[in-house]
This record gives sequence, structure tokens and C-alpha cells, in this order.
Amino acid sequence: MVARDLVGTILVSELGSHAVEIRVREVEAYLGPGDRACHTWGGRRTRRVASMWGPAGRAYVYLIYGLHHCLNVVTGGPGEAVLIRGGAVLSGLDAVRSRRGPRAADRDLVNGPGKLSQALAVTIDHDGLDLTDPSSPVRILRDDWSVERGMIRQTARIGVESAGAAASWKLRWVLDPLATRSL
DNA sequence: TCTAGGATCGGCT
DNA sequence: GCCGATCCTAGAT
Repeated sequence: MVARDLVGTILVSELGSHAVEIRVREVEAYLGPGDRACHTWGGRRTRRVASMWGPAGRAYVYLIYGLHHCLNVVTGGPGEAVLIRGGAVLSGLDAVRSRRGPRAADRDLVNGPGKLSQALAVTIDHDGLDLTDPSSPVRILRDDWSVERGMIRQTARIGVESAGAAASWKLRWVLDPLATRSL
């Protein structure tokens, strides 16, 4: 499962004047046409979701509620992507704080998809970016930090209550809080 | 062209 | 814990 493998990887953003690195701690999988919670449900191929049908490793960025950006990683499966929901800041903390604003507490810096995108300075302009390209300003790194079995919890997805049966599918992976203390 | 609703966030009680 | 902001997208007409 691609989504589970993304937990523990590092997201690097060199957008703006400062580099930011974030350890991925929380993801959700969206499984394409057969998944009612997914933007490509029913085989939709609109302009917005075009990147979801692209090659694996591309970014799919969309605007939600007209004001928040959400960053997804395309898996390469038909219409499939993985939403990056949260993480932990490894470096570039000052840049993240300045982007998130002075009122944001440290624990609230990247604990949500909209916040994470803001911390990385990722916007709709970066839709379709190749996250596996070493020269890309936003990319995914796999380091030698291994996620041990049992450190990841699998739960139902958040905020998709209207998706019928798909709402109860356990497609969310979260790094156990106890396992993140050493990060 | 119109309209309803959304993979959220942050402020307020 | 609750609720309003805010605007783009997609489907309906």
C-alpha cells in the first residue's frame, strides 16, 4: 500500500527563501473511481483532477472551502492519490512559523492538510509537480528512518461522512504519538 | 448561467 | 465544543 509507505518519509520544500523539511505522520488514501470520497469518483476526469490520473509521484493540489490548499501524492493507480494530512517539522521551523502566523502554536503548525500546505508554501500553482524529481522545489525523500511494525495506526478517514460506505473504509494511517517523541 | 456543497481552519463561548 | 468564513468546482438548468 503506497499510502502506508509514505508515512515516515520527508517532504522537502524549497519554495520561497527558506527550505522546510517535514516528516510525514498522517496520510489518507483515496482510491479512485470506486471510492465515493475521492475526487475521481465515478471516473471523473475534470480539469481540476487531471493530475490524479497522471504518473505516480506527481503532486495533486486543490483548493478546499475556497481558502485552504491540500497536498496529495499521486500513486499511479487510476485516479488514485494520497492526501498528506499532517507531519512534524524537522527543519525550517522559523519559516514555518512565519508562514503560519504568530498566533499558531507549535503543535498546530502542521497538524492538518491546509496547515501543512501553508507551512510548505504549496499552492494550486504547484499542482502536477513531480515530487520524485531531485531538482523539483518540492519533493519526497526516503531516508533510513524506518517505521516499525505497530507504530502506525490504521483508522477511518476524516471529514468524509457523506461518502456512504466509503466513509468507514480504514484508509487513514497515523504514526503513533508515542513513536513520534523521538523525532 | 446558476446554485449547492465541500478531503478545513481558527476564533469564540 | 460549536460555528462562521469564503470561494471554487461541478452538476443542474
